[in-house]
Amino acid sequence: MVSYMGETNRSGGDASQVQSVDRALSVLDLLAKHGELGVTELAAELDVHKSTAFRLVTALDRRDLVQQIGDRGKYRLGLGILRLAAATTGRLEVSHEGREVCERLANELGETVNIAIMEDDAAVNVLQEYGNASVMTRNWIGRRTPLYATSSGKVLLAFADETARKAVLESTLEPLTDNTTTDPQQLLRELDEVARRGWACTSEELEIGLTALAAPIRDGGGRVAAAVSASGPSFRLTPDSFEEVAEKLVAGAAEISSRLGYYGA
Amino acid sequence: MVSYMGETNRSGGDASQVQSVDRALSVLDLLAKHGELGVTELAAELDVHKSTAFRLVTALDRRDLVQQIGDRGKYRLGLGILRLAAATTGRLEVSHEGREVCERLANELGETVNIAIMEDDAAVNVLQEYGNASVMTRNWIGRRTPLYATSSGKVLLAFADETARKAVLESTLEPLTDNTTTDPQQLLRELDEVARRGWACTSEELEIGLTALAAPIRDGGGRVAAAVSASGPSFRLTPDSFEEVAEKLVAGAAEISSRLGYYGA
DNA sequence: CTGATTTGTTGCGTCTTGCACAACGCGAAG
DNA sequence: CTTCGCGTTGTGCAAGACGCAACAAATCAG
Repeated sequence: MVSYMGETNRSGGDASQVQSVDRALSVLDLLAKHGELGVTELAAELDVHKSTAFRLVTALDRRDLVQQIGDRGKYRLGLGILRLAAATTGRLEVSHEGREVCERLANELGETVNIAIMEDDAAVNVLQEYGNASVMTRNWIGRRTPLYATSSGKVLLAFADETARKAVLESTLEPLTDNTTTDPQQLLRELDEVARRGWACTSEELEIGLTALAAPIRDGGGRVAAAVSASGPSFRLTPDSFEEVAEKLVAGAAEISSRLGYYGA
Repeated sequence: MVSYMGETNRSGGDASQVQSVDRALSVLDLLAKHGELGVTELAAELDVHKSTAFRLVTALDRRDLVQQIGDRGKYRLGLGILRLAAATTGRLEVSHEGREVCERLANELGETVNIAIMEDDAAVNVLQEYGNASVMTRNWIGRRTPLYATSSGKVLLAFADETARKAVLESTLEPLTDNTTTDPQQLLRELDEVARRGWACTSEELEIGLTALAAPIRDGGGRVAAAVSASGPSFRLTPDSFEEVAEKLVAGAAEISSRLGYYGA
């Protein structure tokens, strides 16, 4: 059982292997969430003494993972993070090849466009481009989302090998909203439908008010390696717009696929 | 005094504030450098016991900063890094606006193109696009490089406010190669030249065999906020090609500047 | 198939080291 | 000037991180 939506799960749950490391990583998460925080604020959030928070943040500072704003000011995430991220995306070809198409789709659709890959029992977004719509959407990158409740997840699952499909279908499908598909039989039918028509949609199954559509991206070997999705508020992504949006997503996905060396039928 | 080129400075130097955190960050650096490493290899690199390395990497794994490849396999950087990176680039507008131009420049020039910003006494690359030239270049993102020995640095310094310029000119200019400018007077002359003609170049001043050119990027307020640079092997970026390359860089920089809202003279 | 070697994993006891406390320096605000 | 709040730093104690060693699960040699 792997946890989803890995937010700051501080001070709760199972024993962390190394306390101080865990706390340091909480500092990073907190800074990612809040932007800028002072030592005192961090200490309060972590529920530790000021001096402890200070030493943690200093250790991170020396490695450039955080940076101090003034000389005695608040802290925020540092540019050292980018070095690590560059090494991470280096092995994700789709992240390079997909950016331009995603940017174009985000502009055309006016919605947030993501590319997600499957990792264990989760869909993880590895690239996000914001549409110019005024409604701010959250940052989904790097967050584990359940395969059965997201459009990308359904696409990835629909074209996954039997082992992965079975694992999810036999696991307990926890309801995240009232609309979440929790019945394995119905999920299976939905997946077949997705595989047939070539795109997936989820309406308020992950989060109330959120609707998303997704299409499969294939790599050089023809295997579905990722999914491109558009997500936005349900009042804008209405069912009668699905066909049009899906068409654009499928076309975009095809273009990315061809960049990855897929020229198949 | 801030250290440059923050590689894995493990087991050496000043007392780190929190040992285990420092070691954990070393793990991340090592994985960024080597791609995939096992517990035993990590333990050897860190010079700690196997079990210690295991616990560190497990703590990182729980937060998705690293991921294990098989069920009992090696480890590599995880996608959680991307979440942090997205939060970091969120406040770097130039990183968004500059990508497309950098990609085009990298293709046109066939060299690696970077965008760097000034942070304290260093130039830090925040975006990198690879040219299609066969000579592989290293990943420079997030690495602190000295302002006086890089083309981006000279650009940033040439247009910086007096305080920052003075701080660097009065510091000791450590020679990194035989070609590094170590005389403050000469550096000052070079900076004036850069400001006059609008671009900078460095040949083997940071690293033997490496030549780079850079041009200034201005933000909406007209302030030089970043620099775009092209870097490649000295045998390809020869002095007689400087004018041509610089012209393209300056044009690209101007385009990025206009995207940032700079329409000035 | 079997034994040997290697690698990831885990309980345990000890001593390292991370932590809470408190005091200090420095700004800002009143 | 005083007060308050902030980031920063020495210090002593015990929480907890680490090294040891044994275990488990692969991989390989024969």
